[in-house]
Amino acid sequence: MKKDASTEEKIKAAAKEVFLAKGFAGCSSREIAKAAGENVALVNYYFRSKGQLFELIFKAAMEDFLLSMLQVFSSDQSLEQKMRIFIENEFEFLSKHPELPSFIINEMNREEGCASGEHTLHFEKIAETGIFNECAEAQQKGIMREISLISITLLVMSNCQYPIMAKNLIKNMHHLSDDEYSIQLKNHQQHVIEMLVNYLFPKNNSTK
Amino acid sequence: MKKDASTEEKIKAAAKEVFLAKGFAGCSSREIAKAAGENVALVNYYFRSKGQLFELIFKAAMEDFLLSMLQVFSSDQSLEQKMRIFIENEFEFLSKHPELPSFIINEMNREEGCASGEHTLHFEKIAETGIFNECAEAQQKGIMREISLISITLLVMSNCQYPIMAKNLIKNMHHLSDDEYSIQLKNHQQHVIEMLVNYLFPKNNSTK
DNA sequence: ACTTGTTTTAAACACTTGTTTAAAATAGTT
DNA sequence: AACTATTTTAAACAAGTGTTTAAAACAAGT
Repeated sequence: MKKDASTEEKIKAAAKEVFLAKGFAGCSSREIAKAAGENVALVNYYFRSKGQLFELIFKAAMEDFLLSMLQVFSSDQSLEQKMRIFIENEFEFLSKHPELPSFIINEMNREEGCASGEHTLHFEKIAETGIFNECAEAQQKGIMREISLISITLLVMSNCQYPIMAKNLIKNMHHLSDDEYSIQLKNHQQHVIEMLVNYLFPKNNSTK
Repeated sequence: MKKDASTEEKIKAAAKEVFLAKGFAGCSSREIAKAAGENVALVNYYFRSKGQLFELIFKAAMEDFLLSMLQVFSSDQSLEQKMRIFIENEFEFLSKHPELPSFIINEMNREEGCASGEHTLHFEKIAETGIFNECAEAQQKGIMREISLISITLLVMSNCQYPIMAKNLIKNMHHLSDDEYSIQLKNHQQHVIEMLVNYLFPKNNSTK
């Protein structure tokens, strides 16, 4: 038998949890090992170093992060409908993985960190779905507002991710409990959908 | 003479820079001391501990963060005009202090961290400007859409802060240079203003 | 049973961490 | 001048860091 795999996987799972919660600098190898219920040396036995283990986790997280969008784009609904469903999916997905956006954005901003640029590969997959061409077409037909792809990306990501990331800040500012914030979030989702759809697909022809 | 103040201030300035860039866990006392050009022991001599120094920096950052909004609200323009100017100010302010939103959101999410709740004091100051009452009035008059204060906060903060925080992520995704992103950001700002104003102050009376 | 290769362990490595200490340098006062 | 209080320094502290080592435990094949 080559490998047990069970303990390797246990460490990987523990690392994912700890890294996502505390970031690379915010935790130690021993903390990860303890969370996995294994010896410290095993971390390096299976992954050579804390850094390489982190790289692994980060890549997987980035994949989750980007691929959560993929199915929607490949469906054959109207662009507007895709947008609505996409936002709904993002809110649902991010509610289940609240640390994900902060984690990725933070570690992308680390000096020594992951600004390398191998992550673009996953992003190309989104381009492959043809969603961007679809937008260009819709813009030519006047269905969609004239707006750069970057701005579309920013609008969608801002309004989906920020409310998850800033939960504790907003809770604190508005004196809300966890439950109250969840309710407000569900409510906010509808505003985001309506606002973005209204803006990107103006019904009256004052698109200019 | 009681204190030199010069070195105390030097350390505080260095700590602000380093903490904002790397976070509490991402740097050491010695790194801060080196950045200030002073001895390590002086950090604790003046601020007792790394933690207390951080608390000091965090509070100051939170103040900057929240008080950047204050002047606009106190002016006597229309609510819609205030919103436009507010967004412009936020983009300008955050462009000069890009690490600020990430810093605050991150440290608010730290387990051991600053979720305590003394920061709300600054937020009350915003309420004191009467901006929230003004919104309530505008909503009764039908000028402003029916929407919770939390959602307004979220909409504005999402669209102003996220594009700054996610700079490296978006740059990477769309293969942009620093300069290209700055241009896109300036462009995006106009979309944010138009979208938010359109949504919050609908011109046709289909406000519901 | 012995031999092989893999997995797990406890201990050690050198180095960094936050913090303290005790002596030196620098003022300020009389 | 000498005395005092403040500031700065280099050195040390114990605890924690990532990583390595060498021996033990385990499994499988012959």
